[in-house]
Amino acid sequence: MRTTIRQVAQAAGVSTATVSYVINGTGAVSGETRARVQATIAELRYQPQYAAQALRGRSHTIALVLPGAADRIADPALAEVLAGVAAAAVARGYHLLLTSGGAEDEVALARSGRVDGLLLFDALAEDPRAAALARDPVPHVWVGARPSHAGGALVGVDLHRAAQLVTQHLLAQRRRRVALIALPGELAASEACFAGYAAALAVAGIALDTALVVEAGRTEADGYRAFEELLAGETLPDALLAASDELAFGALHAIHDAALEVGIDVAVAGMDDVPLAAHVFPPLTAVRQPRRALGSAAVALLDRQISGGGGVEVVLLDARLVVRASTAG
Amino acid sequence: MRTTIRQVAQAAGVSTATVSYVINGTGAVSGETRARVQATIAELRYQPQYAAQALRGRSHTIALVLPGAADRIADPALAEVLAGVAAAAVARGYHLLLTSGGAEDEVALARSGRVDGLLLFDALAEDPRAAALARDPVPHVWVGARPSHAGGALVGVDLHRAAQLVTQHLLAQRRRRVALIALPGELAASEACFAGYAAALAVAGIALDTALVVEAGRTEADGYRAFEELLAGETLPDALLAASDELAFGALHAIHDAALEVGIDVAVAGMDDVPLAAHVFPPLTAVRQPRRALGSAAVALLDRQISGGGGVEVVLLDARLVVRASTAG
DNA sequence: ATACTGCACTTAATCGTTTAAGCAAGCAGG
DNA sequence: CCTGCTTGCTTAAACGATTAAGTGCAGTAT
Repeated sequence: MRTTIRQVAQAAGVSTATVSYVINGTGAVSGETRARVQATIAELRYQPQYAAQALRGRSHTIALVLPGAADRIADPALAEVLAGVAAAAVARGYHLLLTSGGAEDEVALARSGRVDGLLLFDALAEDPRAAALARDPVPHVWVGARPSHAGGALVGVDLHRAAQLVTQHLLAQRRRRVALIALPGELAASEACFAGYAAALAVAGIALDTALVVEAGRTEADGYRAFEELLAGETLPDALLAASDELAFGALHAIHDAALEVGIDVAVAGMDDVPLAAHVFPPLTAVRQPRRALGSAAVALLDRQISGGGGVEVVLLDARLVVRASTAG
Repeated sequence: MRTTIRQVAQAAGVSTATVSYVINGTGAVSGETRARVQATIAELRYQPQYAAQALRGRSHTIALVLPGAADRIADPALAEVLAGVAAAAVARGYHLLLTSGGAEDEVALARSGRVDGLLLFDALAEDPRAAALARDPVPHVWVGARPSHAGGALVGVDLHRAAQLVTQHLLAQRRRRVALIALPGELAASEACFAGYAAALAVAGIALDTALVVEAGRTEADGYRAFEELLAGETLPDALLAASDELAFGALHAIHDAALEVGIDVAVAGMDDVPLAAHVFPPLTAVRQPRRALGSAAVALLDRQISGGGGVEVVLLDARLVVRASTAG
């Protein structure tokens, strides 16, 4: 059997309460007794049982809710956000529980006290999790984007502005037929990205050509196929905005295979600036999203909610453009 | 206050035991009572408290131990292993706890019952975690590689064989000055990779030129710098084995910046075959490691250990070579 | 009639902590 | 000498589930 606080108490000749006080630094314990108890703890290699502690207090755990975790964790952009989350969580004394599962499952996780709050990734425009959360208010923060009609805290990047920024950059290179490879339409982030793209075109007085907008998946292979689709269309694009770097990488590949030259025939830009963006050929222009900061801001916000602090907040961080060879025609 | 099993019992006019039996499908409960209890549970929106359950039984949680989680999770190769782990964990009813922290911390995590076992990543040749585990035997599996003198279960790829395979492939292309960009030497995986490389050279009767072996970090930028270092050396390599795809990507970039042509002047191969490998320019030859399978095998092994099953096991999966343009001179 | 069996429950112990409340002793102030 | 306060402990009640053991009752075998 495991060593319990009772065994420690007995061995040290005190009550369990005293041992607990020593461990937690609460209560009034004399120096002598404290030393004796600590020695006993060390000797018996006593380790308090987490479940017993959690039964009374909080779980000190945060859930990372990735729909389809199995695949999504492989996204390098997401990984950097997670890195920020991990660092902030450790700093605040939280552990991280990785979960996929259905909408109800995550809420159940919180209601069962297994986690103190939820960090929600990859929001869909119509997200079943939003409904589940409306029914049962548990502490939560949307990271990246928020479902259309959902309230709740949000930490994200102003994607509208970011997309507009890149599109303007492409237009400034005298490109006129700017294509967009969008993320799956059901993603909440997809909407804002398209809106920013459209806004930039409108400002420049260029009509939106729906033939230049293709909706794709999330992988490089999806980006490849999407550009093939654009090639097969009537209007050949002279610039391309990919809604994620991964899509951009796939498109770069397709452009090369089509014997076109990136940066000359087609300028290409991405929306993440993952570390690899600087190292593909040619290096990719992209808006750099402050992903680590985003992760830690999300934890900070959630922590405040859990600790009973203030109401709903929305934090939007700024992205900035990093110009590289892929648009340097 | 939260709804407890007692409140459910009272509302349904039964004892807490009966409610528990209904929930867990144990004990003997009449259909009528069962229905009534279930209705009450639904009505009161009752959710069993995790901590209370865990206090008696197991935690049904596995720790993912990533030293320096904050950075390591961003590695796409690791991410795919995690994807495999996540899928298998869900299938077996485990949740995943993401942890970084010191060597002792992880063991404490297990000893406190917060997790049932550990999945250990990124083993160092001299790993402090091995010492901590030797002192306190808790269920654990090393994933990828195992510290030099550590026992314990291991799920990995035969890196020696994999490295030998790629090196042979490079030699078969009539390359004679095959360079190696190695992972940091303190990683346990680094050793096997070097050994395989050296073995292939030996078999081909080529002397090992230590000037052609460079130790690097883990990022693309490290790969870039490492190749620059090789360029600055006396012998110009005509082939390059990078110990990870990320290093390879960085090297591709450096080769291009040096106005050399990949596949002509220098053949390049990687050791992971991450999804992106097929989409960089030129597409990268690499050994495909069965990373998802590796992840789920690790969970399977750990689960068996936790459930009291058999002793230490070592599972080595096979990698296979995927030839692409980067070595197709 | 008696004993046995099985069903459908209840009672109460148990898991290992934390912490409010209680208590004894010592001491200062009146 | 009594009161009140502080110090350093102990006692025991939570926390919310699971589950071994017990109970009452109906039905069946002897």
